[in-house]
Amino acid sequence: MSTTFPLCYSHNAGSSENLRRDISAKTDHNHALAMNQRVPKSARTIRTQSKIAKISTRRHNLPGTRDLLSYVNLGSMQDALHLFENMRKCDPFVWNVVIRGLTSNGNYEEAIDFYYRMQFEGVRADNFTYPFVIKACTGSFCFIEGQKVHSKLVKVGFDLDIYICNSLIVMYAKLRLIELAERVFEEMPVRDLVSWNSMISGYVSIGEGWNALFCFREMQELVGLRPDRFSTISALGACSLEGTLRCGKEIHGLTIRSGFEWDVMVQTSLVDMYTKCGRVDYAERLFESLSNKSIVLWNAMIGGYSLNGKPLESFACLKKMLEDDNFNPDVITAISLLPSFAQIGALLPGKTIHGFAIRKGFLPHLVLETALIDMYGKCGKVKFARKIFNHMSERNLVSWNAMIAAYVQNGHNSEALELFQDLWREPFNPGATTITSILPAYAEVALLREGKQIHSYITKLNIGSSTFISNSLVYMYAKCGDLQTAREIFDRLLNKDVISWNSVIMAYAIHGFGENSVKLFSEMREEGIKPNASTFVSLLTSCSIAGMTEEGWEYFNSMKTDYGIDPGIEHYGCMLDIIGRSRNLELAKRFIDEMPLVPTARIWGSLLVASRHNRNIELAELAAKHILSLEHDNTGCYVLLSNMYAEVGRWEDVERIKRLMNNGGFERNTGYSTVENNGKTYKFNNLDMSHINTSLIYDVMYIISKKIREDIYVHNVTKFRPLDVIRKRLTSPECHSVRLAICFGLISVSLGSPVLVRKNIRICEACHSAAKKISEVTGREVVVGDPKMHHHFRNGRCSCGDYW
DNA sequence: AGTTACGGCC
Repeated sequence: MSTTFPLCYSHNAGSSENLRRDISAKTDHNHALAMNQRVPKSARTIRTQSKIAKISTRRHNLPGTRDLLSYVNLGSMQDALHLFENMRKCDPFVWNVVIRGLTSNGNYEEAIDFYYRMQFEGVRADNFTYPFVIKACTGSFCFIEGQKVHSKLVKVGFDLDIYICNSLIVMYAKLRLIELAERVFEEMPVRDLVSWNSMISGYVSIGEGWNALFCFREMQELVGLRPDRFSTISALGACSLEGTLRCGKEIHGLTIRSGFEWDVMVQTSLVDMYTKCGRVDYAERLFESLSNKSIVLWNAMIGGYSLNGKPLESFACLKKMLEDDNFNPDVITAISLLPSFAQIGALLPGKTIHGFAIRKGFLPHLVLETALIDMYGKCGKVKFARKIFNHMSERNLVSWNAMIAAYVQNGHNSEALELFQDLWREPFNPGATTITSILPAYAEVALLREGKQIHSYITKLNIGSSTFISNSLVYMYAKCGDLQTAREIFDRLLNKDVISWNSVIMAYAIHGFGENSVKLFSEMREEGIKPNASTFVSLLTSCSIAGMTEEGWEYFNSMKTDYGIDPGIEHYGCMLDIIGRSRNLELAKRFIDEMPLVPTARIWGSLLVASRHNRNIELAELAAKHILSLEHDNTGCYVLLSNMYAEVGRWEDVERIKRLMNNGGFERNTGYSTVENNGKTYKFNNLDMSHINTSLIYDVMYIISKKIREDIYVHNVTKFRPLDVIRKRLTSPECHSVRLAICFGLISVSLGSPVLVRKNIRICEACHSAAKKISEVTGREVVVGDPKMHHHFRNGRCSCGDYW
């Protein structure tokens, strides 16, 4: 085998085992090309020379030195410092010993203080002092001090010392100033293995795996250095980062050839690498073959199962760890295990881990708390998640992301947006993960202006070309009422996947433009994209909103026969909406009875809406009973039923429901509508009088109401009216928020542009019919987005075909 | 007397 190895500069790989054979690598020039060339040019020209020893031969005979050393080496810094204060301190050696002690005990600030004190007392820092001080700057993330120390050591001519330069490389890499690390590396006259290793691990620590691997190869091929365990561990970390199994296997081969496949840390890194590259099977085989397992190795394997969506194996691995090796689970075990419980929504085991962590004193712990937030979020316990978030003494971007995702996953969109707003006041900037989590919340509740803002931030982050993000944007623009922009983003998208198509089909669906959805579906098939289950959710939603009953049935039937997709519960839900539209309640009821899946609250919800449209209170009561047995806090259900009772004047039942809601502690969602003008958002409640132009708005509303011939109850409240009339007046639709918002929109939004209103709850029938008339008499397009869809009112008609 | 190090959260 005489191939050149891209990563391992070594020859004969001889081994009989399968795994080892797998590993014997083939050349892959693409990988070399993929790694962009970040490594300093001079690295390729200067060859490492033998290390120039710079060992101080000074003798250290000051009294107490021996004791000082042993105190420091034993870690008793108290004693060391006490002794130090009583010593003569003319020799840098004693200072170095103390600074080293402080640094290795994590007292970085104090170490830096001693460095300054030393200079103040006239003792010159020597070549041994600087690595300790630089390490202290690294540990305390102190860039300013680091720079000062760096310029000082250049002045006194220590910038050629290999130990000092190596420390500087690590410092700059840890401070994420990789360019400075590269410059130190580049300007070194002599580099040793540690210099290279520091550069490699530096690239890994900032997430630049390919640069690390490139560096790893350069070290071997151009300089002829053999990687040691440090280089190997870092290089494996780089493979994990990039998920490159091929490179990982090559390095595995190298470890076997170099003989440090028996190194415990290397073994752990290998297991980790295989799980991160998606090969739990390789990791497992390696893991099983190791006889001396450390807690770190067990944790790596448990975490590997979690990562690869194998929660049960992860849990089994924990049990084996407890039985076989009697290891005590540590904080990392807990952290590795939690994603498993999160995945399967296993609240109880998750809580057990939480309790265990509390008993063990693991908390507070940034990463553990974040993992708990994630677990509680995925188990539907947003309140628990928030409680942990609130109590955290320290938070990073990941914790924020986890909390935001917890809100979004559970439909708490407004809370998610509020938290996202708070995030801007924190010292870290939202990243791609944050955006990915928050975009669905923007789609559900944000205004177009806010959506545009987040879009421009996405452009600034340079993640707009990501198919995943673009798909979310398509849906978000559609949900915010801007179908045109949604379409433009879709059209510009270079790599359209099935989700892109699903999104754009859904975009037209929620605006009631069914023909466009159907057209896109056939275009999609022409492009050779295979529809999936979600495609049919989009399509059937489109058919239901646009009232395309026949097409709906056709698609529903073709799912199984033509595409081999079994209809899921969402598909049955869409069909029920379609049936509901056709006013055939009998069929709707039968459809539920005969469907092969257990009806969910959403299914009964469809029946409830259908009953409401057909004014069938008995069926509505049945649907409501089922909904409330599944979701006792479904306020929408109470309200709908109560409205139905009110419409027929059954006030006792209205009261009964009101009492039920009060007893349950559920509050009716107060309806509001928002409209934008000139970059400002205007929010209206029912009967809103708070707006600066209130009288003008109400004037417009009066005129409009007259024009569309509605009776007016507003502003003439008198004391002695029959009860139901008073009730009716208090809820009179003329001053429903949406009406006020439309009126404000009519006078503020420039002519020619549609009036865009967003509403948090379903638009009521009276307002719907009024909006149609308004569009007719004013000749303007009014678009009202409610949680389900966007009603396009044009020339007296609505895109929903009067069923919503 | 000094420099590099495995497993963790979205």
